Amino acid sequence: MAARPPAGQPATTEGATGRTTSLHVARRAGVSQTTVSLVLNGGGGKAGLSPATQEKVRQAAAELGYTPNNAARNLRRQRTGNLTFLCPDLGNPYFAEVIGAAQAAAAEGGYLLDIIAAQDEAAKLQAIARLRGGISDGVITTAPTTAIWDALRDLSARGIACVTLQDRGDDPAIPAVGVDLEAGGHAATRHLLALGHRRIAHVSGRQSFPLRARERVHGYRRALEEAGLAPDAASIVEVPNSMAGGAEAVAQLLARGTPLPEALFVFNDNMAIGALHALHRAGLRVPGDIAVVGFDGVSLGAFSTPMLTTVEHPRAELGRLAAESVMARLNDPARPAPGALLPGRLVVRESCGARGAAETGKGGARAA
Amino acid sequence: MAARPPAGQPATTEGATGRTTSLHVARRAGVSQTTVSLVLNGGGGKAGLSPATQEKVRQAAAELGYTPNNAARNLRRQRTGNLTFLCPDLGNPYFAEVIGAAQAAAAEGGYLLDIIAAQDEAAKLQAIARLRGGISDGVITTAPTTAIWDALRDLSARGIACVTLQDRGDDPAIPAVGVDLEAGGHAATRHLLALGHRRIAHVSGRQSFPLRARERVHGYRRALEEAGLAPDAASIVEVPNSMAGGAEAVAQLLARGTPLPEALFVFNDNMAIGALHALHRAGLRVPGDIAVVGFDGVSLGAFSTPMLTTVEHPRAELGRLAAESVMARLNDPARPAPGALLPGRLVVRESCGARGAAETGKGGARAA
DNA sequence: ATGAAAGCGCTAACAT
DNA sequence: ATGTTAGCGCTTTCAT
Repeated sequence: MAARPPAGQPATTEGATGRTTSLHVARRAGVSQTTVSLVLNGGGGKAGLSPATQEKVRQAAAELGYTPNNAARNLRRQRTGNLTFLCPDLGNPYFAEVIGAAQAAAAEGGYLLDIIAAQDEAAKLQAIARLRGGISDGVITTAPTTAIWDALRDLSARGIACVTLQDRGDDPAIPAVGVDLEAGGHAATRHLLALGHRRIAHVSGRQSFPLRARERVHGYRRALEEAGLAPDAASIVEVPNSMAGGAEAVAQLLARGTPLPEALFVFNDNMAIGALHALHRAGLRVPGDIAVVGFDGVSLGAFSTPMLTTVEHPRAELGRLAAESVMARLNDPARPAPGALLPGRLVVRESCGARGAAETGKGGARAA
Repeated sequence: MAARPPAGQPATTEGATGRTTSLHVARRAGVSQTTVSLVLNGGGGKAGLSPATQEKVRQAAAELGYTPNNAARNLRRQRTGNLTFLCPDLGNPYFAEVIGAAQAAAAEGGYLLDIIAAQDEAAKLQAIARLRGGISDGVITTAPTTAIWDALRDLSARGIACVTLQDRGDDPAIPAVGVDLEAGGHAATRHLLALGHRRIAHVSGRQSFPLRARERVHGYRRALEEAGLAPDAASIVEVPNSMAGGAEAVAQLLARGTPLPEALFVFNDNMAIGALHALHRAGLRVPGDIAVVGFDGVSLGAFSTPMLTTVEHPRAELGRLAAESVMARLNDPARPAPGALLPGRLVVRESCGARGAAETGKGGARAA
């Protein structure tokens, strides 16, 4: 798109600000600004500009190293051609894969994707405030608190397309794309139950979802109840959402003085890796002494020792659908944008103690 | 900064485009647009606006849910207040830490940081083309190829401040911030030599640095030579830069039919984790059968089995210095912006076979 | 087949 | 202490 100057050497500019503008190109090509705009935006053919004129313009633009000014273009067009991904945790490779797919889908739809890192609520609100200024046409984000939902609704009302990742709200204008966490938590727990474990603890991410019900936990509880276990069999440890947090959870369980659970269902794979590590340090064997199942299927789990059994999320699908949903809304603001609730997939590896390390479908391995 | 509408409910707007502009605020407050601009940008005090007027303006802005339009503001100001981080690999947590620090430093300097993911050269060039349009005031990026350097020089000549991460070029206007990879590679290799290993292979990232000399390798070679080993003792395996690549390297070494090296110096920790995993799969014990040293110090290495000995990069420092360098240039375009070459730090854990798992200083553990 | 002119929303120099 | 005016660089009717 942007023409390159002859040889890395920037061409001399003329304007008041020192920047080369479309007017300079026009003068050099001996045409009007209109023509330049038409040609450079591909409308030259439609408008019936002669090939000669088009060539002159392109030539001049290339010679001057002209690049259109984004601010001016956006101001005039009242849109940016950008989508923004508000990332809650850059350190978790989970999002890298979601973002990659979102970016690819955006590119296909003619949009460019940029990312803003915003871990805590304040950062997210600040980022949303930036978005209100029109820096982007749409946003993909998580929305864990009511304040963020309020801000998103406002954003949406201003014509900026919003879609949430995982978090579901009540505004039909803001669809959600996510995986069925309840079913996932249920599948993970049921798998452990099927392997004969009874005392199964859940390691949860602290403060991860202040607003929404913790669906993994519901699935976990439901599985326990279905197995005829008393509700108080549920044992939940809350720790920070990180590898260190996972290790901390194990430390807490160890410090309790009560016998260790037979199995752990962990909030996500990152934390599960931390738990695996702490268990190893403590001289416990996984899955021999204690079984572990993670959640989300980040590639890291395939490289741990032992390899991690997990409920894999369709991360690329998530990213693609999110981007497509945003673009659908942008293309037709009237029609309600589509959301999606995708199934997770139980991936049986080593850490759960099932013999066959084959990967089974979502139904859960009937291993034991 | 951005005022919130009364109760999540967007206030009725008036303008032709449906957006609330500063003119609406002005009318509502019974003042001029100038006054609104002054007040909302904090210049109200300096310009000597009466507190009453200021209050009126703020009131009106809040009531209308006014947010300044970014495109218009940027166009007028000829700057954006943004910095951009061009991230070559979102999946590697290495960059998450660098970005976090860069973002914090940017915020301190009054800038906001956004991120563009650009893995391959084409994506990077496209991103730089976007930057030429003035979407950001400065950029932090890697610059592994000549085409990218050309594009960066052009960008820099247009007044957009550039700083590279790790890659050093010859343009004084584009400083580099990085760690001393040669010294790091030397320290890692010397550590392995000091532990008594002689046949030490290097697992390198394929195509990682088409342009620049691979400094890790130089350090590696230098250490071998200093130990009196013949230059051809150097054995280098090139694989993709990923965990899977690290595993692949081990597979290649195994397939050679020759005896396995006594030790591996791996390009980065991510790849080293993959190598660790493959070695474990192959029934080899680390460090018993083979020692492994990684590079970069990503937190993951502290949670692997065995824990990874590595050369830790000061990632937060890197990010902070990069952002500060860009801002320094922006604040004073005349003065040459500062670069930095920071030392890595050998962190001795388990995978190398040194007994004491204590972390030693950069000089390298005199362990064996 | 091409050009002239207006205006997107904002800020800042210059009045008053 | 506040208002008037011009213009950032672009796109897009509308006119020729």
